[in-house]
Amino acid sequence: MKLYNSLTRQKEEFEPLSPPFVGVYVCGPTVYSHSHLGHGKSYVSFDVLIRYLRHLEYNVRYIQNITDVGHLTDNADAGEDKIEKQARLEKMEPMQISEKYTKSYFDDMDALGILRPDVSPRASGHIPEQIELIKVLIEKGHAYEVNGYVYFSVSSFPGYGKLSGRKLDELVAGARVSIDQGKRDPKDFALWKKAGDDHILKWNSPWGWGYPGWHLECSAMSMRYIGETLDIHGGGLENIFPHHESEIAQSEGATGKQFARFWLHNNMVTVDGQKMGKSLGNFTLLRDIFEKYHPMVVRLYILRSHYRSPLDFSDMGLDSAKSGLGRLLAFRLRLGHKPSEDTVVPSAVITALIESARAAFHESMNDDLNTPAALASIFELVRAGNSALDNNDTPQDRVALAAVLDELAGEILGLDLTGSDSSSADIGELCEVLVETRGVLRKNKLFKAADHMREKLETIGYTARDLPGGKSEIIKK
RNA sequence: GGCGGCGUAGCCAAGUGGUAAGGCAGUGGACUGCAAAUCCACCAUGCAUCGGUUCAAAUCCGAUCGCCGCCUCCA
Repeated sequence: MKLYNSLTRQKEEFEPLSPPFVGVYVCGPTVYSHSHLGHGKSYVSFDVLIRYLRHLEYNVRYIQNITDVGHLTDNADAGEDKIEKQARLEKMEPMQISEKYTKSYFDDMDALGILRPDVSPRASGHIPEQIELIKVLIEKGHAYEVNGYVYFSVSSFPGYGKLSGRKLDELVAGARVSIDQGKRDPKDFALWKKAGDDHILKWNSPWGWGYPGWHLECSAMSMRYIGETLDIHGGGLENIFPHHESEIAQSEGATGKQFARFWLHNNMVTVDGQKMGKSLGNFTLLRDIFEKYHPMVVRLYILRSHYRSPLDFSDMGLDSAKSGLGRLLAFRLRLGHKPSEDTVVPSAVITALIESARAAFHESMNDDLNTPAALASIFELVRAGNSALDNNDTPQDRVALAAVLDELAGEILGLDLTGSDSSSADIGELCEVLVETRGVLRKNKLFKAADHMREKLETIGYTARDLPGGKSEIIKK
């Protein structure tokens, strides 16, 4: 499999450091508000990476942190802790805020079919690891303490800038406004910050009471759970600088070893061409989208564009994805719900069709997780599969098609096509009466009455459709 | 200003040298009492514009125009 590595700016064949083990770390959310579509795009993308790596039979350890301390508003050095600020606004304890929004985050991610990380470490639960890391950096001359603050000395690490393509001397001096005195160089960033009396989230340290800088937690926790060298580090494009650049400096400064071999960055969700984000206030919460669109619609919408491309948010796009998902669901429903455990022998036509779909799918996924192209192979399978079944419908063929669809769309892309069975069987005996009544009406050519029934059903969100052989079914629209 | 990316049909979106995937919408047909679903057919002589390289360019090179991201928190 080839993956685009931001560090080398090219696609490279992925090979883990110690096969079959793969250590993946992805920057998680700062839990001070509900998740928006941008979070959805990011974590769906990395979920597909994890699912595909596991499909390729790698033994993956997937770590995704929860930032519950140290992430400041406005500026990396000055500003208020985001969690504390939200706690004040909601009149709650900071830890209540992070619990509340951590739960909300997982609720949304679960709905999107995103597999839980193997470990979701909290920054606040790893203060000792972060303090230890700072100690090492001070020992090695990469960091220095000034009056209760500890700064990373950027000039001590010549590799600073290698990920973002920035040159040290091109970083505008003073661009990062500092209100803290004693910094030797404006480019230096804080590893540990002194906490004032009004600061709630604070810990004791060799440098007094304080709290860790934002960049530090990712270095400390990724190395704690994976080791000194990660196979893959993922995150959003906007975090390349300064966050990921600083992670590299902290980690490699401490260990002298390469921190992450592959850096993967997903692109942004935009609205009318502009980045969806807090500062512009143009974000749309996932929980609000879910009121109108099923989470699987959102997942398909996200997967229809490449993870490194921006995704422009629009209702039209979601409607389009909804129709597309409907097509997949209808096909899956047609195949039946219990793929046999026994080996089935499908017809030659279906076998060939499955083979070519599988080959096209894997070729696309192997090319830097090209999900739009992979989806194309699935839609081609749906078209050809429907066509074949229209000609000659056999249980063996249906089972074989169901198995491949569940594997490619379900297991790998995470599109659950079996969950929402909207057939009449689920609606109960009342529905059976309606279905039977419709049959009687149609049999006696009482079409006006039959149409009236369908119109009435439409008003409560259902519709009647007639199947071959005179039978009908009532389904949710 | 520095660094990076993008511009493909009505909308979305793959495609990085060999003659434009796929989805949505639309049109015609089959099927249907009518629909729905499904299938078949059609739907970009052209990929921002102009020039260049090549037997061959959406793909490579140059210029121009337009848009976006990062450089301060953001997935």
